[in-house]
Amino acid sequence: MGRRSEHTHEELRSMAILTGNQMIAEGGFAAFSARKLARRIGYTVGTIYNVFGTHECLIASINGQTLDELAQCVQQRLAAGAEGLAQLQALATAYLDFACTHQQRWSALFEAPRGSKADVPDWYRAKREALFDLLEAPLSRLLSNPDAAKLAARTLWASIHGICLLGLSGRLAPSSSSALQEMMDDLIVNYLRGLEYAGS
Amino acid sequence: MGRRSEHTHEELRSMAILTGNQMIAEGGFAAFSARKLARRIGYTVGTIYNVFGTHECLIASINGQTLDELAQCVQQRLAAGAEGLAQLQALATAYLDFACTHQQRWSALFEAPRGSKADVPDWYRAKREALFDLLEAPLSRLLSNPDAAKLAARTLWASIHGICLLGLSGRLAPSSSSALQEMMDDLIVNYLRGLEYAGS
DNA sequence: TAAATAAATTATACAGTGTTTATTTTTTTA
DNA sequence: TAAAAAAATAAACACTGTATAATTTATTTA
Repeated sequence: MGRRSEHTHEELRSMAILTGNQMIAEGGFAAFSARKLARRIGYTVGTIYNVFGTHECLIASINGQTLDELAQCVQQRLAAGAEGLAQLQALATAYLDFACTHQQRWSALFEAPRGSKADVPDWYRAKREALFDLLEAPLSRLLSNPDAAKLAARTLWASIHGICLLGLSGRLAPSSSSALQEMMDDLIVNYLRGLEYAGS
Repeated sequence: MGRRSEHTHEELRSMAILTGNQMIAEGGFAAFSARKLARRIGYTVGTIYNVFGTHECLIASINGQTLDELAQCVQQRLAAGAEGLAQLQALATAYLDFACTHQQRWSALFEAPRGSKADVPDWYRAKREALFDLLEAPLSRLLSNPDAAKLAARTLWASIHGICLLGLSGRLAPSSSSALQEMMDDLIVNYLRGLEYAGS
């Protein structure tokens, strides 16, 4: 076959991203390959590489979609109107909920073969930072010192992430959703209380 | 060629584990493959599979060696005699130091293609738990309530891990060793202070 | 409208991978 | 010494990402 023009470049792009995410959701990151994806959308590997350039970029595009949905979930929960500590807890809960609901896709965010070539694309980095900023904003409102807020944001972010990661990958003894939720609360409540009593 | 008997089964095993760790240390987990490993020790893939059975088990054996060394490092630092909070800080520092010094090998612990087949071997799980116990023990001495100590151990463990992971994989803005150290201290000090003031 | 050009898609090939099976060579045993 | 067992290799299978050549279609140009 040759040129078909049944789908525009952008259509192919979104078809691939959608189907790629389906594949990961169904069988995990290991079940994904460019050839299988191509077969599922009725094309050939070459077309995939025409559109995305490289395997890494294809994966980044698929994971980028997941990041967008995750950010949207968190943002919705933040808009519910909680304040202070409750707002941070809501954020962590939203993050954990998303990770549990879309476990395979969330895990895939961290299973991409790291470190081989150049770093991830800039637009992907931006998506990650946008997510991080969602946490930094309420913390800045909570802590007067800006440097302390920055440090707290990074500490909390990494810690929340660690709980999710170890929990969902089964590397933490009781990894039920409620157990993880308990750890999240434990972390946030005590860490913030520790900051509060820092002077005394 | 056929049977050579230049090396015993156990010798082959440790040769493979040693060389495998060298390969990962040199080029990261992506640079590792059973065929290359076999070539480097002067054998063929078949021999590797004779000894280890499967790729997953080979990787688990290599990573198991890393886990052992990590546990030894932490244990040495713990034996230095600090108490209470300082002991926990020493533990986190030892963990971070090891991860920084042996960055590729430490990262490889979490880059094994997860979730495809059955879970990791029991003996590997045991090594991980041994490491975790190193943290739980001093925490139990610090907190009177055993349940609270268990929860705190898991929370802290996952958080320390998260800081290391995000930091070393470059997903956290300033990921210098000292910045990570600062986050570790921030986490431990404030979390524990939060626990201390829980009643008031 | 017919021919030339450009673009999109496929087909093919390459060097890898983990894994399995058959073969060969060596050692041990009877 | 002959037979059995063990250890290692060689070869094949079905994959993978990637690159290049070939082919078909759409668009532009003459």
